[in-house]
Amino acid sequence: MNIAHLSEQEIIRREKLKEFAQLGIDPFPAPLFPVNSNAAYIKANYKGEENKADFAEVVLAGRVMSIRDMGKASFAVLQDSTGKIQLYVKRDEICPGEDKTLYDKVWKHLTDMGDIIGVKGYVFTTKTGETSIHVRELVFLTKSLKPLPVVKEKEGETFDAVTDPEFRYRQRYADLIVNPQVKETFVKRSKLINSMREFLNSRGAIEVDTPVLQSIPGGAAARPFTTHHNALDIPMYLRIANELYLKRLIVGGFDWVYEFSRNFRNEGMDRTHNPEFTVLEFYTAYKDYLWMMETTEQLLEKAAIDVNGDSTCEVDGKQISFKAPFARITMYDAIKQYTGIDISGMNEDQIREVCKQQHIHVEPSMGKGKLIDELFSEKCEHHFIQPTFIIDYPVEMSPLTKKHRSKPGLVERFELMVNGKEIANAYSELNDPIDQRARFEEQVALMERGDDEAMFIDYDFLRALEYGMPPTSGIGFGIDRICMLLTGQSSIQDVLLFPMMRPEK
RNA sequence: GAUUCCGUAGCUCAGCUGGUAGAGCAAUACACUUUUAAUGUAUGGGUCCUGGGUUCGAGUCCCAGCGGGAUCACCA
Repeated sequence: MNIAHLSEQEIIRREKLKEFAQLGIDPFPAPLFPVNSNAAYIKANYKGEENKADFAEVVLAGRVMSIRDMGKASFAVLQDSTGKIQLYVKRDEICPGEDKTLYDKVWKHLTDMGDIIGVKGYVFTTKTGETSIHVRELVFLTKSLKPLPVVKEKEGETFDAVTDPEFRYRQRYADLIVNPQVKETFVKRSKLINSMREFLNSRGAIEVDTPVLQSIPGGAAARPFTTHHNALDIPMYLRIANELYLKRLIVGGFDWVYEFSRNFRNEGMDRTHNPEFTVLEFYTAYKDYLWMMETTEQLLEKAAIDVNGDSTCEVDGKQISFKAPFARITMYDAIKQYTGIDISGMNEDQIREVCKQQHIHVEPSMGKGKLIDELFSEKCEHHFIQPTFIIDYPVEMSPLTKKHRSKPGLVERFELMVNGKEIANAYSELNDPIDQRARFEEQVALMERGDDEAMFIDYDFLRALEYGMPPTSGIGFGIDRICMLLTGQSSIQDVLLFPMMRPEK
Protein backbone atom coordinates (compact mmCIF):
# COMPACT_ATOMS: atom_id res chain seq x y z
CA MET A 1 0.00 0.00 0.00
CA ASN A 2 1.23 3.45 -0.87
CA ILE A 3 1.92 5.21 2.39
CA ALA A 4 2.24 8.68 0.88
CA HIS A 5 -1.42 9.64 1.25
CA LEU A 6 -1.67 8.49 4.84
CA SER A 7 -1.89 11.01 7.64
CA GLU A 8 0.66 11.17 10.39
CA GLN A 9 -1.70 9.40 12.77
CA GLU A 10 -2.44 6.62 10.31
CA ILE A 11 1.27 5.97 9.79
CA ILE A 12 1.85 5.83 13.53
CA ARG A 13 -0.95 3.30 13.97
CA ARG A 14 0.46 1.11 11.22
CA GLU A 15 3.87 1.22 12.86
CA LYS A 16 2.28 0.00 16.08
CA LEU A 17 1.40 -3.20 14.23
CA LYS A 18 5.11 -3.98 14.03
CA GLU A 19 5.45 -3.54 17.77
CA PHE A 20 2.59 -5.95 18.29
CA ALA A 21 4.47 -8.45 16.12
CA GLN A 22 7.64 -8.00 18.16
CA LEU A 23 5.67 -8.72 21.33
CA GLY A 24 4.13 -11.80 19.73
CA ILE A 25 0.62 -10.37 20.06
CA ASP A 26 -1.85 -10.73 17.19
CA PRO A 27 -3.68 -7.40 16.86
CA PHE A 28 -6.47 -9.22 14.98
CA PRO A 29 -6.88 -12.44 16.97
CA ALA A 30 -9.21 -15.22 15.85
CA PRO A 31 -10.65 -16.87 19.00
CA LEU A 32 -14.10 -15.93 20.22
CA PHE A 33 -14.26 -13.65 23.22
CA PRO A 34 -16.75 -14.89 25.84
CA VAL A 35 -18.80 -11.73 26.44
CA ASN A 36 -21.37 -12.19 29.23
CA SER A 37 -22.69 -8.69 29.85
CA ASN A 38 -23.00 -5.24 28.35
CA ALA A 39 -22.74 -1.59 29.29
CA ALA A 40 -26.44 -0.77 29.38
CA TYR A 41 -27.34 -3.83 31.47
CA ILE A 42 -24.66 -3.09 34.05
CA LYS A 43 -25.57 0.56 34.36
CA ALA A 44 -29.26 -0.26 34.71
CA ASN A 45 -28.91 -3.09 37.20
CA TYR A 46 -25.83 -2.59 39.38
CA LYS A 47 -26.93 -1.41 42.82
CA GLY A 48 -23.65 -1.35 44.75
CA GLU A 49 -23.26 -3.37 47.95
CA GLU A 50 -26.65 -5.07 47.77
CA ASN A 51 -25.98 -6.95 44.52
CA LYS A 52 -22.30 -6.55 43.78
CA ALA A 53 -21.84 -10.33 43.97
CA ASP A 54 -23.85 -10.61 40.76
CA PHE A 55 -21.32 -8.35 39.04
CA ALA A 56 -18.13 -9.89 40.37
CA GLU A 57 -17.08 -11.40 37.06
CA VAL A 58 -18.36 -9.46 34.06
CA VAL A 59 -16.89 -9.93 30.63
CA LEU A 60 -17.52 -7.36 27.96
CA ALA A 61 -16.02 -6.13 24.74
CA GLY A 62 -16.16 -2.96 22.75
CA ARG A 63 -14.38 0.02 21.38
CA VAL A 64 -12.11 2.29 23.42
CA MET A 65 -13.59 5.77 23.08
CA SER A 66 -11.33 7.71 25.42
CA ILE A 67 -8.39 7.10 27.72
CA ARG A 68 -7.41 9.14 30.77
CA ASP A 69 -3.98 7.93 31.68
CA MET A 70 -2.99 8.64 35.30
CA GLY A 71 0.36 6.90 35.35
CA LYS A 72 0.14 3.49 36.96
CA ALA A 73 -3.62 3.46 36.57
CA SER A 74 -5.99 4.86 34.02
CA PHE A 75 -9.60 5.40 33.18
CA ALA A 76 -11.06 4.63 29.80
CA VAL A 77 -14.48 4.61 28.22
CA LEU A 78 -15.57 1.42 26.50
CA GLN A 79 -18.44 1.56 24.02
CA ASP A 80 -20.30 -1.60 23.11
CA SER A 81 -23.49 -2.05 21.11
CA THR A 82 -25.58 -0.93 24.08
CA GLY A 83 -23.68 2.17 25.12
CA LYS A 84 -20.69 3.38 27.08
CA ILE A 85 -19.20 2.38 30.40
CA GLN A 86 -16.09 3.51 32.22
CA LEU A 87 -13.16 1.16 32.78
CA TYR A 88 -10.63 1.45 35.59
CA VAL A 89 -7.38 -0.18 34.55
CA LYS A 90 -4.71 -0.56 37.22
CA ARG A 91 -1.22 -1.66 36.27
CA ASP A 92 -0.63 -4.09 39.13
CA GLU A 93 -4.08 -5.55 38.63
CA ILE A 94 -3.72 -6.52 34.97
CA CYS A 95 -0.01 -7.30 35.42
CA PRO A 96 0.22 -9.05 38.78
CA GLY A 97 3.75 -10.43 38.17
CA GLU A 98 7.04 -8.79 37.37
CA ASP A 99 6.28 -8.36 33.69
CA LYS A 100 4.44 -5.10 33.20
CA THR A 101 4.47 -5.22 29.38
CA LEU A 102 0.72 -5.54 29.02
CA TYR A 103 0.11 -2.31 30.89
CA ASP A 104 3.17 -0.24 30.07
CA LYS A 105 3.42 -1.23 26.45
CA VAL A 106 0.21 -2.68 25.07
CA TRP A 107 -2.26 -0.57 27.02
CA LYS A 108 -0.40 2.71 27.43
CA HIS A 109 1.35 2.87 24.08
CA LEU A 110 -0.22 0.56 21.58
CA THR A 111 -3.90 1.07 22.40
CA ASP A 112 -5.58 3.97 20.66
CA MET A 113 -9.05 5.38 20.72
CA GLY A 114 -11.12 3.26 18.37
CA ASP A 115 -9.34 0.01 19.18
CA ILE A 116 -11.50 -2.91 20.19
CA ILE A 117 -10.67 -4.68 23.42
CA GLY A 118 -12.22 -7.24 25.73
CA VAL A 119 -12.17 -6.93 29.51
CA LYS A 120 -12.95 -9.11 32.49
CA GLY A 121 -13.41 -7.63 35.92
CA TYR A 122 -15.89 -6.55 38.57
CA VAL A 123 -18.28 -3.66 38.73
CA PHE A 124 -17.81 -0.89 41.28
CA THR A 125 -18.74 2.72 41.83
CA THR A 126 -16.03 5.37 41.70
CA LYS A 127 -15.57 8.21 44.15
CA THR A 128 -17.45 10.46 41.82
CA GLY A 129 -20.32 8.00 41.69
CA GLU A 130 -19.87 6.51 38.24
CA THR A 131 -20.58 2.84 37.71
CA SER A 132 -17.37 1.40 36.27
CA ILE A 133 -15.55 -1.84 35.60
CA HIS A 134 -12.48 -2.60 37.61
CA VAL A 135 -10.48 -4.48 34.99
CA ARG A 136 -8.65 -7.65 36.00
CA GLU A 137 -7.87 -8.98 32.54
CA LEU A 138 -7.53 -7.09 29.31
CA VAL A 139 -7.44 -8.70 25.86
CA PHE A 140 -6.61 -6.83 22.70
CA LEU A 141 -9.19 -7.76 20.05
CA THR A 142 -8.81 -5.47 17.02
CA LYS A 143 -6.50 -2.63 16.02
CA SER A 144 -8.15 0.43 14.50
CA LEU A 145 -5.87 1.93 11.86
CA LYS A 146 -7.94 4.97 11.06
CA PRO A 147 -8.55 7.61 13.73
CA LEU A 148 -12.18 8.26 14.51
CA PRO A 149 -13.46 11.80 14.86
CA VAL A 150 -13.08 12.80 18.48
CA VAL A 151 -16.33 13.75 20.10
CA LYS A 152 -16.36 14.80 23.72
CA GLU A 153 -19.22 15.27 26.08
CA LYS A 154 -19.90 16.57 29.54
CA GLU A 155 -23.18 16.55 31.39
CA GLY A 156 -25.10 15.63 28.27
CA GLU A 157 -23.57 18.42 26.22
CA THR A 158 -21.61 17.29 23.17
CA PHE A 159 -18.52 18.99 21.85
CA ASP A 160 -17.13 18.88 18.34
CA ALA A 161 -19.81 16.45 17.15
CA VAL A 162 -19.45 15.36 13.56
CA THR A 163 -22.23 17.03 11.63
CA ASP A 164 -20.87 17.12 8.08
CA PRO A 165 -23.60 15.27 6.13
CA GLU A 166 -21.18 14.04 3.53
CA PHE A 167 -18.97 12.41 6.13
CA ARG A 168 -21.96 11.02 7.99
CA TYR A 169 -23.70 9.46 4.97
CA ARG A 170 -20.64 8.19 3.13
CA GLN A 171 -19.00 6.81 6.26
CA ARG A 172 -22.12 5.71 8.08
CA TYR A 173 -20.06 3.14 9.99
CA ALA A 174 -18.10 5.98 11.60
CA ASP A 175 -21.23 8.08 12.07
CA LEU A 176 -22.84 5.21 13.98
CA ILE A 177 -19.81 4.92 16.25
CA VAL A 178 -19.55 8.59 17.18
CA ASN A 179 -23.19 9.71 17.02
CA PRO A 180 -25.17 7.41 19.31
CA GLN A 181 -28.52 8.99 18.45
CA VAL A 182 -28.09 7.76 14.87
CA LYS A 183 -28.15 4.21 16.07
CA GLU A 184 -31.32 4.94 18.03
CA THR A 185 -33.06 6.07 14.88
CA PHE A 186 -32.29 2.78 13.18
CA VAL A 187 -33.33 0.76 16.20
CA LYS A 188 -36.65 2.57 15.98
CA ARG A 189 -36.87 1.80 12.29
CA SER A 190 -36.50 -1.87 13.12
CA LYS A 191 -39.20 -1.57 15.81
CA LEU A 192 -41.52 0.09 13.31
CA ILE A 193 -41.15 -2.71 10.79
CA ASN A 194 -41.48 -5.38 13.49
CA SER A 195 -44.62 -3.71 14.78
CA MET A 196 -46.24 -3.70 11.35
CA ARG A 197 -45.21 -7.28 10.70
CA GLU A 198 -46.67 -8.37 14.05
CA PHE A 199 -49.89 -6.53 13.34
CA LEU A 200 -50.29 -8.26 9.99
CA ASN A 201 -49.16 -11.70 11.11
CA SER A 202 -51.46 -11.64 14.12
CA ARG A 203 -54.40 -11.05 11.79
CA GLY A 204 -53.51 -13.92 9.50
CA ALA A 205 -51.70 -12.11 6.70
CA ILE A 206 -48.97 -13.94 4.81
CA GLU A 207 -45.65 -12.34 3.96
CA VAL A 208 -44.57 -13.01 0.39
CA ASP A 209 -41.73 -12.18 -1.98
CA THR A 210 -42.42 -11.04 -5.51
CA PRO A 211 -40.05 -10.15 -8.33
CA VAL A 212 -37.79 -7.14 -8.06
CA LEU A 213 -36.60 -7.68 -11.63
CA GLN A 214 -39.60 -7.22 -13.89
CA SER A 215 -40.07 -7.19 -17.63
CA ILE A 216 -43.00 -4.75 -17.35
CA PRO A 217 -42.57 -2.13 -14.63
CA GLY A 218 -46.15 -1.83 -13.42
CA GLY A 219 -48.30 -0.78 -10.50
CA ALA A 220 -47.31 2.89 -10.44
CA ALA A 221 -46.53 5.80 -12.68
CA ALA A 222 -42.79 6.42 -12.52
CA ARG A 223 -39.60 6.18 -14.53
CA PRO A 224 -37.89 2.84 -13.93
CA PHE A 225 -34.24 1.88 -13.76
CA THR A 226 -33.47 -0.23 -16.80
CA THR A 227 -31.15 -3.17 -17.00
CA HIS A 228 -30.58 -6.10 -19.32
CA HIS A 229 -30.81 -9.85 -18.99
CA ASN A 230 -27.96 -11.31 -20.99
CA ALA A 231 -29.11 -14.91 -21.37
CA LEU A 232 -32.60 -13.90 -22.49
CA ASP A 233 -31.31 -10.81 -24.29
CA ILE A 234 -34.23 -8.67 -23.13
CA PRO A 235 -34.54 -5.41 -21.20
CA MET A 236 -35.52 -5.77 -17.56
CA TYR A 237 -36.61 -3.16 -15.05
CA LEU A 238 -36.16 -2.77 -11.31
CA ARG A 239 -39.63 -2.66 -9.85
CA ILE A 240 -41.34 0.66 -9.29
CA ALA A 241 -44.07 -1.15 -7.32
CA ASN A 242 -45.17 -4.68 -6.51
CA GLU A 243 -48.91 -4.06 -6.65
CA LEU A 244 -49.76 -6.14 -9.70
CA TYR A 245 -47.92 -9.19 -8.36
CA LEU A 246 -49.68 -9.07 -5.02
CA LYS A 247 -53.04 -8.89 -6.76
CA ARG A 248 -52.12 -11.96 -8.81
CA LEU A 249 -51.70 -13.73 -5.46
CA ILE A 250 -55.18 -12.66 -4.39
CA VAL A 251 -56.43 -14.23 -7.63
CA GLY A 252 -54.46 -17.32 -6.63
CA GLY A 253 -56.44 -17.70 -3.42
CA PHE A 254 -54.47 -15.93 -0.71
CA ASP A 255 -56.83 -13.79 1.34
CA TRP A 256 -54.28 -11.39 2.77
CA VAL A 257 -50.75 -10.95 1.48
CA TYR A 258 -48.11 -8.38 2.30
CA GLU A 259 -44.58 -7.51 1.30
CA PHE A 260 -42.03 -4.96 2.43
CA SER A 261 -40.98 -3.96 -1.03
CA ARG A 262 -37.83 -2.10 -1.98
CA ASN A 263 -38.93 0.00 -4.94
CA PHE A 264 -36.71 1.87 -7.38
CA ARG A 265 -37.60 5.04 -9.24
CA ASN A 266 -35.24 6.82 -11.58
CA GLU A 267 -36.14 10.32 -10.50
CA GLY A 268 -34.80 13.26 -8.54
CA MET A 269 -33.64 13.14 -4.96
CA ASP A 270 -34.55 15.48 -2.14
CA ARG A 271 -35.42 15.44 1.51
CA THR A 272 -38.33 13.06 0.97
CA HIS A 273 -37.17 11.06 -2.06
CA ASN A 274 -34.42 8.49 -2.46
CA PRO A 275 -34.07 6.45 -5.68
CA GLU A 276 -34.66 3.27 -3.70
CA PHE A 277 -37.20 3.28 -0.95
CA THR A 278 -39.34 0.90 1.05
CA VAL A 279 -43.06 0.42 0.76
CA LEU A 280 -45.26 -1.93 2.74
CA GLU A 281 -48.04 -3.10 0.49
CA PHE A 282 -50.85 -5.37 1.53
CA TYR A 283 -53.96 -6.68 -0.17
CA THR A 284 -56.95 -8.14 1.59
CA ALA A 285 -59.74 -10.07 -0.11
CA TYR A 286 -63.42 -9.32 0.56
CA LYS A 287 -62.62 -5.86 1.99
CA ASP A 288 -63.11 -2.33 0.71
CA TYR A 289 -61.37 0.99 1.22
CA LEU A 290 -63.61 1.89 4.16
CA TRP A 291 -62.37 -1.17 6.04
CA MET A 292 -58.88 -0.24 4.96
CA MET A 293 -59.13 3.20 6.58
CA GLU A 294 -59.98 1.62 9.93
CA THR A 295 -57.23 -0.95 9.56
CA THR A 296 -54.73 1.80 8.70
CA GLU A 297 -55.66 3.75 11.81
CA GLN A 298 -55.14 0.69 13.99
CA LEU A 299 -51.87 -0.23 12.33
CA LEU A 300 -50.35 3.23 12.65
CA GLU A 301 -51.57 3.86 16.17
CA LYS A 302 -49.96 0.59 17.24
CA ALA A 303 -46.79 1.38 15.32
CA ALA A 304 -46.45 4.79 16.99
CA ILE A 305 -46.94 3.26 20.42
CA ASP A 306 -44.50 0.41 19.73
CA VAL A 307 -41.83 2.82 18.52
CA ASN A 308 -42.19 5.74 20.92
CA GLY A 309 -44.31 4.49 23.80
CA ASP A 310 -47.30 6.64 22.95
CA SER A 311 -49.32 7.60 19.91
CA THR A 312 -47.75 11.01 19.35
CA CYS A 313 -44.56 12.21 17.77
CA GLU A 314 -42.88 15.52 17.04
CA VAL A 315 -41.50 16.63 13.69
CA ASP A 316 -40.16 20.09 12.84
CA GLY A 317 -41.59 21.35 16.11
CA LYS A 318 -45.07 20.06 15.27
CA GLN A 319 -46.93 17.63 17.50
CA ILE A 320 -48.59 14.85 15.52
CA SER A 321 -51.05 12.38 17.00
CA PHE A 322 -51.66 8.96 15.51
CA LYS A 323 -54.54 8.28 17.87
CA ALA A 324 -57.39 6.73 15.90
CA PRO A 325 -59.66 7.74 14.27
CA PHE A 326 -58.11 10.09 11.71
CA ALA A 327 -59.87 12.96 9.94
CA ARG A 328 -61.44 12.28 6.52
CA ILE A 329 -62.15 14.70 3.70
CA THR A 330 -62.98 14.14 0.05
CA MET A 331 -60.55 15.44 -2.53
CA TYR A 332 -63.13 17.83 -4.02
CA ASP A 333 -64.00 19.18 -0.56
CA ALA A 334 -60.31 19.67 0.17
CA ILE A 335 -59.89 21.70 -3.01
CA LYS A 336 -63.04 23.66 -2.21
CA GLN A 337 -61.80 24.33 1.31
CA TYR A 338 -58.43 25.73 0.23
CA THR A 339 -59.30 27.43 -3.07
CA GLY A 340 -62.96 28.23 -2.58
CA ILE A 341 -63.72 26.59 -5.92
CA ASP A 342 -66.01 23.60 -6.42
CA ILE A 343 -64.64 21.61 -9.34
CA SER A 344 -66.88 18.60 -8.88
CA GLY A 345 -69.02 19.22 -11.95
CA MET A 346 -66.31 20.66 -14.20
CA ASN A 347 -64.84 19.20 -17.37
CA GLU A 348 -61.14 19.14 -18.32
CA ASP A 349 -61.11 22.58 -19.98
CA GLN A 350 -62.87 24.25 -17.06
CA ILE A 351 -60.45 22.69 -14.58
CA ARG A 352 -57.53 23.80 -16.75
CA GLU A 353 -58.88 27.36 -16.45
CA VAL A 354 -59.08 27.02 -12.67
CA CYS A 355 -55.46 25.86 -12.56
CA LYS A 356 -54.37 28.85 -14.59
CA GLN A 357 -56.30 31.19 -12.27
CA GLN A 358 -54.51 29.62 -9.33
CA HIS A 359 -51.14 30.18 -11.04
CA ILE A 360 -50.46 26.48 -11.49
CA HIS A 361 -48.23 25.50 -14.37
CA VAL A 362 -50.18 23.31 -16.84
CA GLU A 363 -49.14 21.47 -19.97
CA PRO A 364 -51.20 20.18 -22.88
CA SER A 365 -50.25 16.60 -22.02
CA MET A 366 -52.06 16.87 -18.68
CA GLY A 367 -55.42 15.16 -18.55
CA LYS A 368 -58.23 15.92 -16.15
CA GLY A 369 -56.87 13.64 -13.46
CA LYS A 370 -53.40 15.15 -13.61
CA LEU A 371 -54.82 18.68 -13.45
CA ILE A 372 -56.84 17.88 -10.35
CA ASP A 373 -53.79 16.26 -8.82
CA GLU A 374 -51.76 19.41 -9.46
CA LEU A 375 -54.46 21.55 -7.90
CA PHE A 376 -54.48 19.36 -4.82
CA SER A 377 -50.70 19.11 -4.52
CA GLU A 378 -50.18 22.84 -4.88
CA LYS A 379 -53.04 24.20 -2.85
CA CYS A 380 -54.05 21.57 -0.30
CA GLU A 381 -51.51 18.91 0.46
CA HIS A 382 -49.23 20.93 2.75
CA HIS A 383 -52.15 21.94 4.99
CA PHE A 384 -52.74 18.42 6.30
CA ILE A 385 -50.42 18.10 9.29
CA GLN A 386 -52.44 15.72 11.47
CA PRO A 387 -53.19 12.34 9.86
CA THR A 388 -55.99 12.91 7.35
CA PHE A 389 -57.53 10.58 4.81
CA ILE A 390 -58.12 12.27 1.47
CA ILE A 391 -60.83 10.20 -0.15
CA ASP A 392 -62.65 9.68 -3.46
CA TYR A 393 -60.23 10.56 -6.23
CA PRO A 394 -61.20 11.26 -9.85
CA VAL A 395 -61.13 8.16 -12.01
CA GLU A 396 -58.62 9.62 -14.47
CA MET A 397 -55.75 9.58 -12.00
CA SER A 398 -56.41 6.10 -10.63
CA PRO A 399 -56.17 3.46 -13.35
CA LEU A 400 -56.08 0.51 -10.93
CA THR A 401 -58.96 1.57 -8.71
CA LYS A 402 -62.57 0.47 -8.59
CA LYS A 403 -65.20 3.03 -9.58
CA HIS A 404 -67.04 4.58 -6.69
CA ARG A 405 -70.13 2.67 -5.60
CA SER A 406 -72.32 5.82 -5.70
CA LYS A 407 -70.40 8.85 -7.01
CA PRO A 408 -69.98 8.88 -10.79
CA GLY A 409 -66.56 9.94 -12.10
CA LEU A 410 -64.82 9.05 -8.84
CA VAL A 411 -63.03 6.00 -7.55
CA GLU A 412 -62.82 4.35 -4.13
CA ARG A 413 -59.41 5.53 -3.17
CA PHE A 414 -57.74 7.34 -0.29
CA GLU A 415 -54.36 8.74 0.45
CA LEU A 416 -53.23 9.36 4.00
CA MET A 417 -51.55 12.72 4.47
CA VAL A 418 -49.40 13.46 7.52
CA ASN A 419 -47.23 16.52 8.01
CA GLY A 420 -48.20 17.66 4.53
CA LYS A 421 -46.88 14.52 2.82
CA GLU A 422 -48.48 11.41 1.43
CA ILE A 423 -47.60 8.39 3.52
CA ALA A 424 -50.12 5.84 2.27
CA ASN A 425 -52.26 5.21 -0.79
CA ALA A 426 -55.12 2.71 -0.87
CA TYR A 427 -57.97 1.52 -3.05
CA SER A 428 -60.89 -0.72 -3.39
CA GLU A 429 -59.03 -2.59 -6.10
CA LEU A 430 -60.36 -2.65 -9.61
CA ASN A 431 -61.21 -6.29 -10.35
CA ASP A 432 -63.30 -5.96 -13.51
CA PRO A 433 -60.94 -7.14 -16.28
CA ILE A 434 -62.88 -5.37 -19.02
CA ASP A 435 -62.76 -2.06 -17.16
CA GLN A 436 -59.10 -2.62 -16.28
CA ARG A 437 -58.25 -3.17 -19.95
CA ALA A 438 -60.05 0.07 -20.85
CA ARG A 439 -58.17 1.98 -18.13
CA PHE A 440 -54.85 0.67 -19.39
CA GLU A 441 -55.80 1.80 -22.87
CA GLU A 442 -56.48 5.30 -21.52
CA GLN A 443 -52.96 5.21 -20.12
CA VAL A 444 -51.64 4.36 -23.56
CA ALA A 445 -53.50 7.36 -24.93
CA LEU A 446 -51.87 9.56 -22.25
CA MET A 447 -48.50 8.12 -23.18
CA GLU A 448 -49.08 9.02 -26.81
CA ARG A 449 -50.03 12.50 -25.67
CA GLY A 450 -46.56 12.85 -24.13
CA ASP A 451 -47.01 11.66 -20.56
CA ASP A 452 -43.85 9.62 -20.07
CA GLU A 453 -45.06 8.25 -16.76
CA ALA A 454 -48.26 6.67 -17.98
CA MET A 455 -48.58 2.97 -17.29
CA PHE A 456 -47.79 0.12 -19.64
CA ILE A 457 -50.41 -2.53 -20.35
CA ASP A 458 -49.66 -5.72 -18.47
CA TYR A 459 -51.51 -8.44 -20.41
CA ASP A 460 -50.59 -11.18 -17.98
CA PHE A 461 -52.15 -9.16 -15.18
CA LEU A 462 -55.32 -8.78 -17.26
CA ARG A 463 -55.33 -12.54 -17.84
CA ALA A 464 -55.13 -13.06 -14.06
CA LEU A 465 -58.07 -10.72 -13.50
CA GLU A 466 -60.08 -12.65 -16.09
CA TYR A 467 -59.96 -15.72 -13.84
CA GLY A 468 -61.65 -13.52 -11.23
CA MET A 469 -60.13 -11.54 -8.35
CA PRO A 470 -62.44 -11.27 -5.35
CA PRO A 471 -63.36 -7.78 -4.20
CA THR A 472 -60.16 -6.64 -2.55
CA SER A 473 -58.71 -3.63 -0.85
CA GLY A 474 -55.03 -2.82 -1.01
CA ILE A 475 -52.67 -0.22 0.39
CA GLY A 476 -49.09 0.93 0.15
CA PHE A 477 -47.33 2.63 3.06
CA GLY A 478 -44.21 4.73 2.59
CA ILE A 479 -42.09 3.16 5.30
CA ASP A 480 -39.26 5.67 5.07
CA ARG A 481 -41.62 8.60 5.50
CA ILE A 482 -43.45 6.99 8.40
CA CYS A 483 -40.07 6.31 9.95
CA MET A 484 -39.15 9.98 9.50
CA LEU A 485 -42.30 11.00 11.36
CA LEU A 486 -41.83 8.57 14.24
CA THR A 487 -38.15 9.38 14.70
CA GLY A 488 -38.50 13.13 14.21
CA GLN A 489 -36.15 13.28 11.22
CA SER A 490 -36.76 15.79 8.47
CA SER A 491 -34.55 14.17 5.84
CA ILE A 492 -35.05 10.71 4.32
CA GLN A 493 -31.27 10.30 4.38
CA ASP A 494 -31.44 10.14 8.15
CA VAL A 495 -33.71 7.08 8.13
CA LEU A 496 -31.72 5.21 5.46
CA LEU A 497 -28.51 3.60 6.65
CA PHE A 498 -26.85 4.13 3.29
CA PRO A 499 -28.66 6.87 1.36
CA MET A 500 -27.84 7.30 -2.32
CA MET A 501 -24.70 9.37 -2.85
CA ARG A 502 -22.77 10.25 -5.93
CA PRO A 503 -19.76 7.91 -6.05
CA GLU A 504 -16.51 9.23 -4.64
CA LYS A 505 -13.61 9.65 -6.99
C1' G B 1 -31.82 20.07 -14.25
C1' A B 2 -31.81 25.60 -12.07
C1' U B 3 -30.46 28.94 -8.14
C1' U B 4 -27.67 29.59 -3.84
C1' C B 5 -24.28 28.51 0.20
C1' C B 6 -20.17 25.55 1.56
C1' G B 7 -15.20 22.62 0.86
C1' U B 8 -8.55 24.92 5.41
C1' A B 9 -4.73 19.34 10.12
C1' G B 10 -7.80 12.87 11.92
C1' C B 11 -12.38 16.00 14.08
C1' U B 12 -14.72 21.01 15.22
C1' C B 13 -13.52 25.58 13.31
C1' A B 14 -10.61 30.71 12.80
C1' G B 15 -7.91 33.05 8.87
C1' C B 16 -9.83 41.08 7.85
C1' U B 17 -9.55 45.47 2.15
C1' G B 18 -4.53 39.65 -1.42
C1' G B 19 1.56 39.57 1.80
C1' U B 20 4.89 32.61 2.74
C1' A B 21 -1.29 28.93 7.39
C1' G B 22 -3.70 29.18 13.16
C1' A B 23 -6.61 27.39 17.82
C1' G B 24 -8.99 23.49 20.71
C1' C B 25 -9.48 18.36 20.75
C1' A B 26 -6.76 14.09 18.71
C1' A B 27 -1.37 12.36 17.90
C1' U B 28 4.00 11.89 19.78
C1' A B 29 7.37 12.17 24.34
C1' C B 30 7.62 12.71 29.67
C1' A B 31 5.07 13.01 34.69
C1' C B 32 0.97 11.40 37.64
C1' U B 33 -2.62 4.68 41.31
C1' U B 34 -10.23 7.32 41.67
C1' U B 35 -10.16 10.54 36.70
C1' U B 36 -14.24 11.90 33.65
C1' A B 37 -14.34 17.71 27.93
C1' A B 38 -8.68 14.69 33.54
C1' U B 39 -4.24 17.75 34.37
C1' G B 40 0.93 19.75 33.54
C1' U B 41 5.37 20.36 30.28
C1' A B 42 7.43 19.76 25.45
C1' U B 43 7.04 18.26 20.19
C1' G B 44 5.36 16.98 15.36
C1' G B 45 1.38 17.28 11.82
C1' G B 46 -1.40 20.86 5.76
C1' U B 47 -2.34 18.75 -2.21
C1' C B 48 -6.01 25.33 2.03
C1' C B 49 -11.26 20.13 -3.05
C1' U B 50 -9.04 20.08 -8.44
C1' G B 51 -7.39 22.82 -12.79
C1' G B 52 -6.72 27.38 -15.11
C1' G B 53 -6.52 32.93 -14.86
C1' U B 54 -5.44 38.01 -12.72
C1' U B 55 -1.21 39.72 -9.72
C1' C B 56 5.47 41.07 -7.92
C1' G B 57 2.55 37.78 -4.67
C1' A B 58 -3.76 33.88 -4.17
C1' G B 59 -6.47 29.91 1.32
C1' U B 60 -8.40 34.90 0.09
C1' C B 61 -10.18 37.80 -6.29
C1' C B 62 -12.09 35.69 -11.36
C1' C B 63 -13.42 31.29 -14.58
C1' A B 64 -14.27 26.11 -15.19
C1' G B 65 -14.76 21.42 -12.94
C1' C B 66 -15.57 17.88 -8.70
C1' G B 67 -18.20 16.83 -4.07
C1' G B 68 -21.94 18.16 -0.38
C1' G B 69 -26.16 21.01 1.84
C1' A B 70 -30.52 24.06 1.16
C1' U B 71 -34.44 25.94 -2.03
C1' C B 72 -36.98 25.16 -6.60
C1' A B 73 -38.23 21.94 -10.77
C1' C B 74 -39.16 16.73 -11.58
C1' C B 75 -41.38 12.84 -8.66
C1' A B 76 -49.00 10.30 -7.67
